[in-house]
Amino acid sequence: MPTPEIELLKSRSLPMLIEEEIQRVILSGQYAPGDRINEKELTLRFGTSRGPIREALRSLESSGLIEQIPNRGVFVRKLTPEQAAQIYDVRAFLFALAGRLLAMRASEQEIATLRGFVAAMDEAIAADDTDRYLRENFALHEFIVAHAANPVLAGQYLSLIKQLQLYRARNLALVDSMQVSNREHHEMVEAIAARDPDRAQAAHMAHVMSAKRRLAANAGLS
Amino acid sequence: MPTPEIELLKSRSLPMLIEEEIQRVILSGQYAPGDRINEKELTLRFGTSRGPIREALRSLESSGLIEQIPNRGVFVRKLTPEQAAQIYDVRAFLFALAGRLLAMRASEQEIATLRGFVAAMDEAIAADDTDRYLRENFALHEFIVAHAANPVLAGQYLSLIKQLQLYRARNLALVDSMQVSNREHHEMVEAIAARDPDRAQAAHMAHVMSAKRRLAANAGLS
DNA sequence: AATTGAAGATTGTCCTACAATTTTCAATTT
DNA sequence: AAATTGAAAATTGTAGGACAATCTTCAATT
Repeated sequence: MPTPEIELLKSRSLPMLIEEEIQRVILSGQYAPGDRINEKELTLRFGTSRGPIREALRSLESSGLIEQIPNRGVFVRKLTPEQAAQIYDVRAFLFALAGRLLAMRASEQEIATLRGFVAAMDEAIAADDTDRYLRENFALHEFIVAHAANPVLAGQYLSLIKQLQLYRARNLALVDSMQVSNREHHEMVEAIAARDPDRAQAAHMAHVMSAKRRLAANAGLS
Repeated sequence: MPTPEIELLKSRSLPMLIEEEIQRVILSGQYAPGDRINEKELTLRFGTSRGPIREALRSLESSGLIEQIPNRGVFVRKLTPEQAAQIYDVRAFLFALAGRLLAMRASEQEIATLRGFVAAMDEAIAADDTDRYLRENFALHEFIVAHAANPVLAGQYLSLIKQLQLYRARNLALVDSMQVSNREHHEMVEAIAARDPDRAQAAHMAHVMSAKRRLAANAGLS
């Protein structure tokens, strides 16, 4: 049976909607890394023909969430710890650029918002509310990248984040020490508030590299 | 008897081949930025049906070379000077990471190759051979990124380079002062040879930012 | 238990078809 | 002449059937 939602939202093209939905399913963990994705199953799920499905899969392949093997089909991409580490390195540099750019152009309003995120995370830590912490944490990072005013940067950063979710979804949640992490956030935000691009760049890079180390340590233990 | 063509089709699907060919045509300037790409024309050119063509176009869209507008078709992407500048910023940071990584792991062999490129460019400058300079210049950059041992980085960097070609193809070739540029190359390579990651990182970033300034200056004059 | 081989499933591609939308271009009006 | 309109033509977006090539499955055989 065709999903009614698909019918309603005609503003975006069908392959785009399908792409988003498949992506959502993958990132939510319903399809696990290594799983094969069956075209016919998708046609049944979405009530479309194979054309739009295949187009959506092509697009997802470029975004690094799936892998296509000729004559065998597409599979949810599987990341090795090494690949995850490589992504972290790139992410660190992109995030550093975001911090630098934002430090050069942040408005008072934006700085206030940034401080709000950090304060919210402090509250979450006090309340031992991990869920809230993760939400605010994500929002802060998102905000920084989005307000750096460089869509190319934002696009590449987002792509890395999605790929990392592929890794983290399975390898257990980061018991990413919230205190340490938010101390780093504090430094990032204050560097931006001080309009100090070099300091902001360094703080943002250090934050991601620190997260990388924590993840590597976790992976080592498991 | 497995002919080479058969082997080729085994590893690369038809949409992939079509994608590469369309990309080649775009980057060569046969399709200019803003041009509409007609599906039927492509089916005639490649002798295939619309399916593989559409898949290839989807993939090219993710790589940023074309733009899809619902019900209107795909167009070769057009970059504004601002977008080009944004790409340069991201590229600078990615290239800086490449320089850092290579400084940490370059073999004697690799260092010798790097020095070879720089020497070749010095020769090209002496002979006023711009074509050769550009070839060697491209090869040096390619080599550095490829040998940084981070495929994620290489992929994103390559994607940016392609997008920049979109811009430069029209906005005339960089009369990128070869002397200045190669002096920077020299510093990059010697920083790598000295196994000094910080120095290499800085040199690589400075080189791209310097190229960005030269391009902006050119754009301002035209 | 390992191997083999036939049946079934899946991918990759082509083809035709058609509704929706956009583009073209000539006729008409201002 | 310039702008507007509107019908014809072209193009996109999608469906669905078809079929060869290839892969997967699984039961029969060694």
